[in-house]
Amino acid sequence: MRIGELAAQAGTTTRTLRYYESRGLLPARRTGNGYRAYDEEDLRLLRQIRTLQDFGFDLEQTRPFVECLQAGHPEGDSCPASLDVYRSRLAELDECLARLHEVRDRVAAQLARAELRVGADHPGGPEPHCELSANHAQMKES
Amino acid sequence: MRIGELAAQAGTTTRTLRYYESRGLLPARRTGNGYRAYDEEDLRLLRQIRTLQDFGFDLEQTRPFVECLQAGHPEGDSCPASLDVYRSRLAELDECLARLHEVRDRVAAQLARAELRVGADHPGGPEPHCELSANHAQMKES
DNA sequence: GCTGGCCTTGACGTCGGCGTCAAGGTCTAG
DNA sequence: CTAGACCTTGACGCCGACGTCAAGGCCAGC
Repeated sequence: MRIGELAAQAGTTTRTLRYYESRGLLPARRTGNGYRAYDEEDLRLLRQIRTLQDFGFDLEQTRPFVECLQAGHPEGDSCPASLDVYRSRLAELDECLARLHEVRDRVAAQLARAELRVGADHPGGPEPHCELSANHAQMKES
Repeated sequence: MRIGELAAQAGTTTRTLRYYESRGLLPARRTGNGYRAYDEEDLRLLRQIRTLQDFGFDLEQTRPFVECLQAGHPEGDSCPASLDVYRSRLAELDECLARLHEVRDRVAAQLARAELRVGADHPGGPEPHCELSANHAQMKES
């Protein structure tokens, strides 16, 4: 399997695969003409990386999982180093959730206060103008 | 007040203030020698920006608040454009929280499954090895 | 007058995970 | 033989919010 096919199989790009190789994850064998050659096992490694990336793990955090699979273990998380990364990421997520939740509540409170003030300026009847801009919906974590 | 003092008052840096000015927020008057001159009102604007930044608003999102204050309103969120930004940010936060929460649960589930598998390999008694790496605690949202 | 601390502009560096060219090599179908 | 669909390496671009350095101007105190 060559790089384009592997990328297609995993729903990613050749640039991404070359990047992973440059980072030392997902090394590639070469055919006589210098082309990268991959097999089904590489596809497993790649899918492991992509799954973790989708969960917000950064590349370095995926390394233990990849090495675990390369060492012949049945799953990427069959090794203690991978479990440590799970726990570390879980702690990150909990901390992040707590902070975001607090921020959310404070913003909601500020909004409520401000809406009350505006309502006080127009005691007759505050029209509920609710048009949200609707295209700012990118997450910082994605 | 010169730039260094304003930065100190707001707990930020001169670089940040020059950056804000380059972006068109927080313009500065100049003294005869070309130094930037600020007053207490600029400190208010700056504090408004910093508060919103701490809440994860990006610079562009702070603009309506700053313009609202510059227009003489008592608070940065006394203007409808600011309220729209509040609502937009609130929607972002809710979506982000929902996604992060789902990811958290899935990671926790994966961890639990993996720990069970490891436990099955050592039925005698799994030692609880809980040393977390402890320096990965930066948030993506900060 | 000279040192040291402030200020100025300009420009390049940072971080992650790639996207996007550019210039060229390789192989296959027609 | 040639087009075109793949592949190679290399290198610069991107995003946001600044950090950091360079080279030089301004001003207060000794």
